[in-house]
Amino acid sequence: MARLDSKFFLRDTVTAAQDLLGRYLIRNDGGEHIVCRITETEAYVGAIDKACHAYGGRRTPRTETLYAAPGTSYVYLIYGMYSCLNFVTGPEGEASAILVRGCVPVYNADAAARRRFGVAVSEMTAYQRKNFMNGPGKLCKGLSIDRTLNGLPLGNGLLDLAWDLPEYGLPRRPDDMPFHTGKRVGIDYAEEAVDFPWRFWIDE
DNA sequence: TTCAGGATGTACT
DNA sequence: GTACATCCTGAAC
Repeated sequence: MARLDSKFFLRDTVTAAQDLLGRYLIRNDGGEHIVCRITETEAYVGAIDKACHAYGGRRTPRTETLYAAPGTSYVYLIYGMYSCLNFVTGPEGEASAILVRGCVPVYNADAAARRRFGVAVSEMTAYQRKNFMNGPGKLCKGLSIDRTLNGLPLGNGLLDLAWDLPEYGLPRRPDDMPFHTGKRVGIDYAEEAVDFPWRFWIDE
């Protein structure tokens, strides 16, 4: 198995967000492993992006993580109830990140189903299957990700990213894999940045 | 199938 | 006090 390292995130945030599609997210929750394929991402570029928590170099206790080394996890609470998972990009001290907005389970989906709905995959309704982990809050629920995982470096063993997982029969995605591009979700307050085409997704 | 409204708590003004 | 990188429920169609 080949893991993504900090070099993957040490480059243009938009490019890295596109490249993160189709990679594998590995969650180790108390020894139970769940693997997902990333299907939707958004780029947030601190220096020029009013939708980014660290726009214009803003530093607060919450945004401090965004200034950490590339690949560091940035997890925050939104709307009082849901967590959102990001990975820091660019050189340390430059606050940009990629929000992971959606994924599909490809190994141990039952463990994710129990965390998300309290039942096994075979017990899920059609509606639940359609809305499994297709949103940032849903994804974090299914993988038991909360703010205790904020600020972890890559390779921490609790939350990791891989190019492939041959032991589970999961291949590396093609380099030229096509993807969709659109406007980001839920940032109506961000003035001109609402129109930045920095949301990317694939059809699973 | 779509839609309005509420849940819920932390960060920041 | 206000806003928030969201999600679920229930009602109407």
